[in-house]
Amino acid sequence: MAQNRNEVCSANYLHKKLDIPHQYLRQLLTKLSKSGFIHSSRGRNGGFVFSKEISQIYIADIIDSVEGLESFNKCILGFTDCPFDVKCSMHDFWEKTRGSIINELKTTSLADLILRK
Amino acid sequence: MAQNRNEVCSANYLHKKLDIPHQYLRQLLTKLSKSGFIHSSRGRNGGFVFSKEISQIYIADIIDSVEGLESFNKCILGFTDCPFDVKCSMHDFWEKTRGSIINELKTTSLADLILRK
DNA sequence: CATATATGAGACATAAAGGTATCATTTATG
DNA sequence: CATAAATGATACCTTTATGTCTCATATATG
Repeated sequence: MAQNRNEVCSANYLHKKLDIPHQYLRQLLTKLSKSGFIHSSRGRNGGFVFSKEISQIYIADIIDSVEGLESFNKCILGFTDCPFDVKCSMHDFWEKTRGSIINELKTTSLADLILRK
Repeated sequence: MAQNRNEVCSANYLHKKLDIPHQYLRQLLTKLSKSGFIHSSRGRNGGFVFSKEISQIYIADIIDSVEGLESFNKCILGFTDCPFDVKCSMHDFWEKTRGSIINELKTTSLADLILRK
């Protein structure tokens, strides 16, 4: 969608193009529409368009609205609370790495994604 | 277990101590036993002990034997193959980050984990 | 040897994630 | 106005991960 930014895309069109199950894709699109990233229009010739500039839509926002970023609040071993008395030797490493990942997600927009390097 | 390295631990003992479901824990222990990280002894007073030095057991090995490290071979957005014509702007970032995570997992042993910083 | 306390093995149950089906409503177009 | 092509909403199905149950076997100890 980002690649031809101004065209209204129907779920059916995207389904054929992306090889993602039709109904499932529709569910996702509806979700994104409710989250406000895209705008939907019903009826014949209807479909979805971005509702704001794609350079203003960051990956982190999308993830956040669809499934939340909470999974990142766990330690690298998957515990919500570190099971050790004092923080384990991977603690600092993970804190730093996780921060840099989140930062990357927060600063990369859809526009950045489709930009050639 | 690593914290009192030489004692035989029964599933029941660990279950009470760790608050992990008894039967589920047993399954996991059996799995680890089959993978060769721990040795099991049956019968009264039986249980599990490490079968080699905990400084020789790396987190990566454990993950690998239990569920595999393959999930890391995906791009950061979850695709097995990058869906863009050319690699996206997060590609390099993720390649690097992922490498450093795997490296951390490969070089951190159980002994390191329980070491106070 | 009987009993209590272990693991081995594998079937079964439950919950969450991923995916499908259906009906209602909307709207462009002939 | 009828029809085709679209989304909205929601219930349902399927698969996978997580967790449970049960029976068999092993072994230390009185």
